[in-house]
Amino acid sequence: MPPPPLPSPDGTPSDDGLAATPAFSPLYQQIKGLILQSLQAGDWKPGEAIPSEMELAARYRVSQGTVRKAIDELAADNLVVRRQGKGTFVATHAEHHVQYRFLKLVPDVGDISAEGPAQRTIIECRKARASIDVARPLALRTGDPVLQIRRILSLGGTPTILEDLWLPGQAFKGLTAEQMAQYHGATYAMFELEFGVRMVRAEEKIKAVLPDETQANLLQIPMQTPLLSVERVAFTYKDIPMELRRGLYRTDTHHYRNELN
Amino acid sequence: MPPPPLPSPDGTPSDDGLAATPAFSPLYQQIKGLILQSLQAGDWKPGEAIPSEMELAARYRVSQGTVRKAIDELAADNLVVRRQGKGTFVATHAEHHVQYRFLKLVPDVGDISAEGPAQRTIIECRKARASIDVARPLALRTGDPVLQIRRILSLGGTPTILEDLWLPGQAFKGLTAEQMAQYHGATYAMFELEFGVRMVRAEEKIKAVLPDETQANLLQIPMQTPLLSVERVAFTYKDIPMELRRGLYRTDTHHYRNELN
DNA sequence: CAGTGGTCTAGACCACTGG
DNA sequence: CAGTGGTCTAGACCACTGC
Repeated sequence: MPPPPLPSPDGTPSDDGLAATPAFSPLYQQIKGLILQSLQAGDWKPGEAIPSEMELAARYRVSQGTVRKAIDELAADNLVVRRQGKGTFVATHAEHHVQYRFLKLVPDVGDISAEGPAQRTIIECRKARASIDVARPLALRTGDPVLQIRRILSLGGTPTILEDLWLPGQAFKGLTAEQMAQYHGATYAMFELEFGVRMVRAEEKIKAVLPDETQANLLQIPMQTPLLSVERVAFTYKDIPMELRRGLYRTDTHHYRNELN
Repeated sequence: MPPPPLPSPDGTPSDDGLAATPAFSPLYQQIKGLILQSLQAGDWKPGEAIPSEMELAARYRVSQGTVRKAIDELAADNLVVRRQGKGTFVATHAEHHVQYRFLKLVPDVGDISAEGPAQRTIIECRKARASIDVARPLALRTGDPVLQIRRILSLGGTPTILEDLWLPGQAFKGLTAEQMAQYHGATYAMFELEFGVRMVRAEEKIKAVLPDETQANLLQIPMQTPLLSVERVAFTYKDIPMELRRGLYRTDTHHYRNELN
């Protein structure tokens, strides 16, 4: 049975005048795209189950195997989580075991659970206008409204991370310091539950720097202490940047851990 | 047709007295294991093609689909590279486009190709005995023979990375500074070609530090310059550590780039 | 053209979950 | 027990490579 009349099975060349790229797209990729659209549109909310493979196969008029391969890729991208016997669920940050998914700072000795939960102190939370340095990575215009949050994370009792966050004002209208505090640290979970913004991917740029006086005071360290500067841009679906974050990490008792493959 | 009499299709519980973990292992995982063994044993050398899916399917008495899934995972682990129409090849570092696979330092502006090839200067290459700090991560005993190499990488003309390497003496017997220089920088390629050691995976621990006097002199920077300390352990097949590397990175014009998923 | 990996299907059965 | 994802098979056809 040939590929049924889906959106556009294509695969046949020369459908129009200019065929710069043949742009052959396998069926399962198209299915993946359709499922992705539903995820973006919020048809299924984070934590919920998506329809079963059988149902999706019927809905899209393809075989279960094809849906399976599409979902396999979504699972590999951490957009979806498979649970045998139960179903496939929209990935979420609002689960204890996926907390800290993006935090790569770990203690030199022992493991992350040994030092107890991180303690957050919010220093500042205010509306501001995007400077060029903030606007660029967030794909905004200079002067657009942004929310700026400054906070300190203490690990095992000592202030270890000084963090500045910039969020596009439009998407996060109404966010308050109280809200941040309420979720005590599960920031991305809050973004999902309160604003429907799910972070999917992030990029970090790391440098070694010395703190200025303010920063040194907040972290209670001498100004000669070298720190890790970690600049993160986090993206929602469709590669839209939704958060800029600059962290200063103390690395005397912790280190940034990375795996290369 | 039920799973034929492979090594051990198992899946049946209570084969012995204590069934702590049922340890059900799907067929394709077993096949993956067998292929992995051949890779480790060197049956197929880096860069060479492995047998076709059809042939492997015949050899192992399973369907092509099962072999396919096994190879899919090996490809996802970067142990093998698929090339449509040509075959499946053992991954190698000895290819231009996979150079720098583990080097995450990139220029703040422009891209890595803009600054031309990195220039290596070998400062030292000598036999030594493993201190406890070196022996531990390399899974050696204190006092075991190791090779120590110190070198400087210059990017765009300025010395940017000061690197110390420690290699287990046994596996790298006979390595000379000339050999290192010959491959001008394609270090992991040299390991493959000269010693049959293929690096598969690595872990890095990153801290911010200040250089001591020697280090500052070698990098031609003031001692107050904060640097990235990048400690890497690289592993061959079977998770055997084969290299310890400590790099000091200047991050005034470059940064360590990382992607979170 | 033959040989390779890549896609798609259809159907059987297995493992796990929950009522 | 029914429903879910997970494995395995067998066969057809497509896309790409190189002779």
